[in-house]
Amino acid sequence: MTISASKTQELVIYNSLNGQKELFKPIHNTHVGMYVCGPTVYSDVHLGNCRTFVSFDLVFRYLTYLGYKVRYVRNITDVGHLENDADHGEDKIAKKARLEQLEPMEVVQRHTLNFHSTLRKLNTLPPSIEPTATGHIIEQIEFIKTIINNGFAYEVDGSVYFDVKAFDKEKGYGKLSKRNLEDMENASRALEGQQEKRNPQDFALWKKAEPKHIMRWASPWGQGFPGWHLECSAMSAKYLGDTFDIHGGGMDLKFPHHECEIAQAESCTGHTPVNYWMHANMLTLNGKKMSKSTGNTLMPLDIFERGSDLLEKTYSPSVVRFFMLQAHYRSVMDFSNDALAASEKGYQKLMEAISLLPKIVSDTKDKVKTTGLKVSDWVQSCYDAMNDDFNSPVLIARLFEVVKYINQLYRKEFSITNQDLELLKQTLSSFVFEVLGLQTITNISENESSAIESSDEGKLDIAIQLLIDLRNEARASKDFATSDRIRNQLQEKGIVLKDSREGTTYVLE
RNA sequence: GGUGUCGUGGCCGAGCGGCUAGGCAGUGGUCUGCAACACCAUCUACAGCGGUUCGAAUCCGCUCGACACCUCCA
Repeated sequence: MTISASKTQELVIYNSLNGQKELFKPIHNTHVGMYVCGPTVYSDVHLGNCRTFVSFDLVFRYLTYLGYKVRYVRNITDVGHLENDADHGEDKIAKKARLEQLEPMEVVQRHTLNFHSTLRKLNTLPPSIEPTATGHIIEQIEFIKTIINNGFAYEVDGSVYFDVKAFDKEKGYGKLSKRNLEDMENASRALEGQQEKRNPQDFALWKKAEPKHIMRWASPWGQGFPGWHLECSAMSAKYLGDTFDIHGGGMDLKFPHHECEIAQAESCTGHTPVNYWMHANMLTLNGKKMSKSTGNTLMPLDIFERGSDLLEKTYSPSVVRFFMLQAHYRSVMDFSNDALAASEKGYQKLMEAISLLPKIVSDTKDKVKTTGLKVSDWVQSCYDAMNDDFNSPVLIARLFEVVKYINQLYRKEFSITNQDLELLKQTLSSFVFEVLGLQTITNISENESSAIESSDEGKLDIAIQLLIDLRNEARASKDFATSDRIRNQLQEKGIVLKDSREGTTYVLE
């Protein structure tokens, strides 16, 4: 197998570890291992969470498109995520279960289903493996044993903590977040219940379960449950190896979560676990990060179906996806009704042009007039955009250049050779549908529950066509009162007529 | 307080030393019986003040402002 098509330029990825763009060279020529931190399923995902997963879906899609065989691992955190790092911090799942009087696994199941359903609406591809923390307790225990044996962890009263100071002395702690331990020691806040730890920076690998705690497993240190940072280390190593290519996650996980992952893995294997660290930036609302804990959130269903005070109307998931891809994944992106409305218009414009493509006829080479767009250069420019650290906004700008060109071809201002036309069609379709993961408007309406049952659609179509014919007869005899009455009444019912040179068509709204 | 990122036209958002993306809105036009849709054309920028340079939105310094992380977060 060969990796195709990055054409004259090679893929460059911004590596958070050193803050630089680096040429992407996977460990194995044709295979890529990618791990992305998934959600903690104690609540439904909000739109900010979704942005991260859409960002890495783009990465997954483009790598796959280039011909890499990608093993994409994205976990489900269903245990171990503490409310805070204090010794008596409560597990998020367990807390939610207690508050709602549910079995913890009911909480997990409910929000996992919601997560999957939301991401499917946003047309993200499922990961290759989606492991759960509770399914990998044994691996995590083994991981802890190794860390203890290597001298980087200690047990206190049934809990095991990572010895950050010991690790820092040998390996250096803070490589990713560019912090040094001394600064952190000086700045660290006094949290309650830290007595067990040797140092405030130490973090839990294993927590002793209090008698009332429901989620518990047997371990060499007694009944307990694993710490949050550990699952990602254990599961990424299991499925991708001690060192793998790409580790992704939200920017807010950089510290402490990813820093701790590095420390755990290095203290276990002695070498760096990840070659390329990628961090997706936050989605903001009213200029502030969307966050469950502050209540500054918007839920996907509010946008797709329910509506919200923040929005003038609802928007389809495909528009939301397009909106997200119009910003670079490393930039903060602000959410607003105006921005989303603008994206919807642009998205429709793009799809309209794509729908014109089958109607364009090519010409033989000697008849072709000079064109404003050289197709092969345009194709290259699409690759260039994506090769530059997955720059989807630039790719989208390129797509709009070709939208203009398609319209010109449609009006026969220019002509195109068959070869170029095929190249254009194939490239456009690949980048729009395979790489960006957008869906046509038809696809969407098929997915959405429509007010009109599909079996009735044929009948409806005939009825509307009849009205269109009547209206056009009225127009021909200059009976505009009748023609306008038909148009207006149909519009009230959500059927919008469009007059064009080729005749009248309609759109359901 | 510490660390880091960033301030681009009415809005959203690329660019990160010269060729000044793109979308939306606005304006002007084409089409139309009129509209709508669509299409074409087009006007508004680089927070402020210095500096480096032949040349800076892009590099450096300062000022102001915003955000993120340092506690759970995608």
